[in-house]
Amino acid sequence: MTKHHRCRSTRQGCACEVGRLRGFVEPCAVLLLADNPAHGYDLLPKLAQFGLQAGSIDAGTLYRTLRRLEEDGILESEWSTEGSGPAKRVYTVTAEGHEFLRAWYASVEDIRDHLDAFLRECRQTLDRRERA
Amino acid sequence: MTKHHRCRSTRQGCACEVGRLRGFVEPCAVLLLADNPAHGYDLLPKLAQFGLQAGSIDAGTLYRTLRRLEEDGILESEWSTEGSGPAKRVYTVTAEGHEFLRAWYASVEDIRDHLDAFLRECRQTLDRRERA
DNA sequence: CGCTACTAAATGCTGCACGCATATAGATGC
DNA sequence: GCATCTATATGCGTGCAGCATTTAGTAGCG
Repeated sequence: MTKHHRCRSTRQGCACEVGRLRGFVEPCAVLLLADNPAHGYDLLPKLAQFGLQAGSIDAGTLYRTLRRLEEDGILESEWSTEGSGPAKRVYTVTAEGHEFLRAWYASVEDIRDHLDAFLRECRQTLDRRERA
Repeated sequence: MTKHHRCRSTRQGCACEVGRLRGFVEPCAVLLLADNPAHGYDLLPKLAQFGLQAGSIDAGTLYRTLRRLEEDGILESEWSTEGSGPAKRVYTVTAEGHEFLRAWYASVEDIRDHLDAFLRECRQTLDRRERA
């Protein structure tokens, strides 16, 4: 995308754009799983639609996130040997997980509104400067 | 606001909502300073309009952020003894700082669009479940 | 004057999410 | 037999941010 703001992390590349939203992978994963159960590796490319494109989201991080969500009762998993390839850990969303998703919906709305506030204000300031 | 998603930090309270957006304090501070120069303590309450209400944003964090921005050439500061109270470090935005703001504007737009994508998808999923 | 409270800035410690690299192992194909 | 892809997992390091505490100037009050 656009060459962005400064990223002081040298080796760490840059978790820019949506990657900046801490913990956003969680509700995105839960949302995708709510539509149909899947395993981590399968989820990976699907996260792109929420801005977590490959490179931005790391496989290791996703796996860890999923295990954590399970630990907290938001997801449940079962090993599946169906299909080709090695065994897959297939996740489904619990009742608590749906509550979790509902809560996040409200939060994301809230965040979006504040971002809009920033954009409005920022546009004014930049325009004012451009005319000067 | 709404009782939110799980916050596993025990002592650390919860940097929820906009506080989740890593580094968002930076462009907000720069934006406010672009309109008129100010010092940290002064900025603190003004950040609320972008969702960084007191409690969400910490004074220590803000001071450190401002120093960092100066170190990177985005802000400049001068000590001011005008007015009452102890000396204030008054910040102004550099030319580079305005570029910084412009870049962030694009990023925030991008993020907002992805959040909207999430909200659309999430609304569908939650509605579908409610009807069932 | 001594006490308290407010303004203002700074810093040490800690927790946490995340990115990078690497390990492991089954499956597939040449 | 060997490389490659699928799939999951884990150790290490980093940066941001919250909490607590320190320092110090100013101001009000009995």
